[in-house]
Amino acid sequence: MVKTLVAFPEPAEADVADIVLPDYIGFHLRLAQLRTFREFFRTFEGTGVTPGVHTVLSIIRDNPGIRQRAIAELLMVREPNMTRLIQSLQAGHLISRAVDKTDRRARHLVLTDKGRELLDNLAQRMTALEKKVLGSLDAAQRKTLRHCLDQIRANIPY
Amino acid sequence: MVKTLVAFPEPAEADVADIVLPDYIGFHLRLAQLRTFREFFRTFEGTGVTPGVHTVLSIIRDNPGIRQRAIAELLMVREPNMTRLIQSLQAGHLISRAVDKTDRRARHLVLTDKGRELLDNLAQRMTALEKKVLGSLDAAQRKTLRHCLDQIRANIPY
DNA sequence: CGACAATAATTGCTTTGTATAACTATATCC
DNA sequence: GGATATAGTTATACAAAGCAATTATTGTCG
Repeated sequence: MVKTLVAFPEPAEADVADIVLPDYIGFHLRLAQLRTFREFFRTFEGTGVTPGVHTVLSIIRDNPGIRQRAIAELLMVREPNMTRLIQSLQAGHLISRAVDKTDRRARHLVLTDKGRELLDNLAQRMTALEKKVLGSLDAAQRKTLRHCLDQIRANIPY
Repeated sequence: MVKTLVAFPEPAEADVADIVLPDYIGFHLRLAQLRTFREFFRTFEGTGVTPGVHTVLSIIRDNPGIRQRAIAELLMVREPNMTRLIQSLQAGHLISRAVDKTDRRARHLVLTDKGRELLDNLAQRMTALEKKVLGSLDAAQRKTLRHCLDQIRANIPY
């Protein structure tokens, strides 16, 4: 989830196309997700930005002052791992941390100008990625897709 | 992807509900997928069966004689890792391997009776999982969801 | 008030998944 | 028939994620 540049397996040689696939939603969800991750790495190649980094920066941008624990829970990662990710973002001067005024145990996270700039500069790639992933789907389908994904999340307890 | 029993983070304490979420499809895809995995582990607790194991067994059941490489490509895992998963399934007498008659480099994979039995015995759990995940969605929505996921896979090159 | 439990975050360490490289065996292609 | 490609394996390295223990602060309640 964090900071690695991942190489890709070789292009497919065997014919995967005519394998009979299981009819389980989790299976198809996972395949779609793996593909999307792969396309993310292609799209963001050279930037050093991973899905995790982009996600956390986006969340901090849209939720200034959010705490690490809240992000960790949302993304379902353990706190120690979130701590390290957050620290690396801070080391890169992409975010700043301040002790929360109302609770001095907590850290108040906000984007730095550099962090905001980075996201701005990556916006085009992100748009391209969205287009690549959803390109063949119309507005109604996209809306239903989002609704289904939100529902799945709601259906399953944390 | 292989054979571990994973513990879960503590229940949510902070209020994750009112975080502003990014509007990227990959993000929501991932969250839904993570939840589904979690529910899988809950549903299959005590069986020692992981998503990867269940998936590979299902694929072999529905594609008798399939090769390891084909499965590896479909699931986007590297061959060495697939080798080990396959070996562990064979060690558990869930599948059998024979040298392919037409290509003696390849291994011809089929389910054993024990493997088939295992899948049969897990079928109820799988049904329960599907119901839990998709419970709130009607038939039309499920159909659209599957279509969208298939399309995403088709839109993104291997 | 003061002791005790709970929470936010951190550090250190371990486990596990996945990748890479190197190798064997077989097949294919001029 | 020799170069090249493919199916699979083994050994190994590394990064992601987990767990345990610790610090600091806050909340609870006798």
